[in-house]
Amino acid sequence: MGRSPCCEKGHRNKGAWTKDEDEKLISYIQAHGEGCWRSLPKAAGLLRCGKSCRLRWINYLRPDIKRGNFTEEEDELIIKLHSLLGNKWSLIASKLAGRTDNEIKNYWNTHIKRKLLNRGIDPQNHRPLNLNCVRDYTNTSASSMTLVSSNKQNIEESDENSSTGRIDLDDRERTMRCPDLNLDLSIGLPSSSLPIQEVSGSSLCLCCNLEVGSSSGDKCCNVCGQVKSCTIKLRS
DNA sequence: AAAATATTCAACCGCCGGTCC
DNA sequence: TGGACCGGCGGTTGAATATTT
Repeated sequence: MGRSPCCEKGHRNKGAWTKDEDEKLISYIQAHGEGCWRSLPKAAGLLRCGKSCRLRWINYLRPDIKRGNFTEEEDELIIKLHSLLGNKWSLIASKLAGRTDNEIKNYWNTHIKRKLLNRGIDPQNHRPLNLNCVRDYTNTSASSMTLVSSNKQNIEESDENSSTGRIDLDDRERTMRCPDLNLDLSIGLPSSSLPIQEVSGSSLCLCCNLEVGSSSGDKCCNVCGQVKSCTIKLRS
């Protein structure tokens, strides 16, 4: 009947970590490595739950974390990856060395969303906010597109209504927007509907392009090998 | 200078999938 | 086979800080 809590009952510290707690966690992991998060707090002398320790380490204390502002290149990469993957922050983070999923998620919500809105692009589905803009959009680079006042209602509505992070263009609209771009990004379907991207004149599947691998370990695009059923392991 | 408002981001929460027994 | 456990994920919260009035 129900699951047990993630850590034993009793007094637990919550909220911001103190310097002393940080030092305890760092020194323990340096000595013993990342291991069983559940038993780590007790072993390290911390009054925290294992999950909290894991989060603190992964998002803040890990030595390979990159500090500082995101670069323009990182911005654009995040936007591209989000357009392909949706809110799969951990998958996106795995493509940006030194960045954590939490950091990217926060950065998306505070900076990139606004940036895309200013470009007249819905940050959830990467569609133009106003279909009246479609013609202009196809003739203009996205980065140079500015938000017109009539879009304001669309911004608010799309922000509220589109919470899935999925790409849900219908074919007709997609063709109108991007006539030369194949955005068939279905994931986990048989080879007939594999996610294929055109890269430098040759096709490269999404899995291979992102180096996330296929379920079978086989290559699955016509750049890297035979065509086989290819699934990216993503939560639905 | 103070109060109100907006923004940022570390941390928490609850759920899910994989593994073990 | 099913339940318990655990790690990991994405969404959300709220305290701290910055900006505006």
